[in-house]
Amino acid sequence: MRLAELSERSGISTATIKYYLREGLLPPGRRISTTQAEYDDPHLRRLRLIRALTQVGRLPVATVREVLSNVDDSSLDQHSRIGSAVWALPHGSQPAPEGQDEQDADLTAQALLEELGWGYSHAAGSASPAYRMLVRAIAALRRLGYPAATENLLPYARAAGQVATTDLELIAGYDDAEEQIEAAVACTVLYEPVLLSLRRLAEAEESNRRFGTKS
Amino acid sequence: MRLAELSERSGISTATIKYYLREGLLPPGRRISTTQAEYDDPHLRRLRLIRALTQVGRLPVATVREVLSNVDDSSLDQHSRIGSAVWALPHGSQPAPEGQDEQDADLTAQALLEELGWGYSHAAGSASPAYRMLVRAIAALRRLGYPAATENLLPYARAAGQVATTDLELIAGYDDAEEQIEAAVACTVLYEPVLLSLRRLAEAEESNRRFGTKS
DNA sequence: ACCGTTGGAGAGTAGCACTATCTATGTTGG
DNA sequence: CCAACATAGATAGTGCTACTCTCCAACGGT
Repeated sequence: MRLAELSERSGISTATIKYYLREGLLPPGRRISTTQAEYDDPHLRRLRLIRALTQVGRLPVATVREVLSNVDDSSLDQHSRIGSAVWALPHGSQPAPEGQDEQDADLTAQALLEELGWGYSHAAGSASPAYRMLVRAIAALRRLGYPAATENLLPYARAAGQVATTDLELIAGYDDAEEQIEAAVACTVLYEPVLLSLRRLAEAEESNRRFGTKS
Repeated sequence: MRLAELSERSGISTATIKYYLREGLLPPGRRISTTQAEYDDPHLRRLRLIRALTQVGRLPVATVREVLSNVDDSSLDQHSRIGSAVWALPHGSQPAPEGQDEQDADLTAQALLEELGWGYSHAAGSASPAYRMLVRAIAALRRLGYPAATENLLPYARAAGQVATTDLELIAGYDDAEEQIEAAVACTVLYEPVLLSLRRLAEAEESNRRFGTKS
């Protein structure tokens, strides 16, 4: 199919698709002539993944490019490929201020991972985006005077562990290596709003149970 | 304290504080004269909350204003105040396309809430931001061909339920009504990155367990 | 009296995700 | 064969957001 059809089938304007091509999010089509290129189903699929990451996952375009380049990097073994693709998926990438609060939070986070026995994350992850995100959140909680000791965090970690097991089961269900990696990225990002919105709904439910008027 | 000291103690430039004042995120100080105003600890605390919501929670300024106006609205009962403050906390507020996918996803979401017995959310929440967020995420998963039936979502809902119980316990631990509301907002937002980053770390751990090289 | 500070207001800026316009080709229906 | 339309590629422009800068007249501590 050509650009116009790709645009129509994906619901994304040709201008935007050209932009993604320029930015290297979408690989160029098979050139037919100087002014013609042919796109196929993988392009369509990739386009949908890009939209999922940018619109649902709210990832900046630069991050999406990085993630996708890892997805496509076949020079790594499967575990590293999944790892480095998901590695590049931070939720908030502002440079951290790195004050005293952050250092205290770092100690708490280390203690938490130790207690959980998450040695892999602990060893490899001191610099991982996910780890830094955790530290920054703990520091922010502390600055506002809320408790964020390991014992307060454990229930969240337990819930996270259950969710991760479910995630990996889904990912491992795919046989093809490519599919697995895309699944890892897509599910990590797309189940985030699922998890967060369900938490909000559960909070409303629980709040109603505790404080609600007996209607 | 005056503007300069408020700025120094919070680590936020006077220009930005003035911007927050203009935008109505921070209530004006007690006027001493035409060109002098006095700020106090609640102002400092509010400022830290604003930063937590914008920087850690990545909420747009307009959303923060709305949330805070609900936090300060004393014309409501406690449950409604918490509810409406948290209500205004969506994670992604782009207008939904509302296609066929969304309608299917809506049915799935309704069935899920029914199965969970979350009647309150179900009744009050068909239009809630959290509910729409859930629907959009389910639709996005489906468009990429990933399973998102109630049985796939249940593990996430169960984890969300556990987390929500923990959240409400923390919130209920505060005696003062004001404190409770601020805690509800702060914890809902600030524990989000905690939960998400722990999930990433748990995924890395689980992925290593399944695919990792036996080092 | 003097000089730095304050509140207030408007204009300016940086970054991001597109979007519009232009040009030199190419393709295609009649 | 040719006119009308589509395409790749490049450049510039737009709209939005979250600040940031610049002025100004009026204070106020020393």
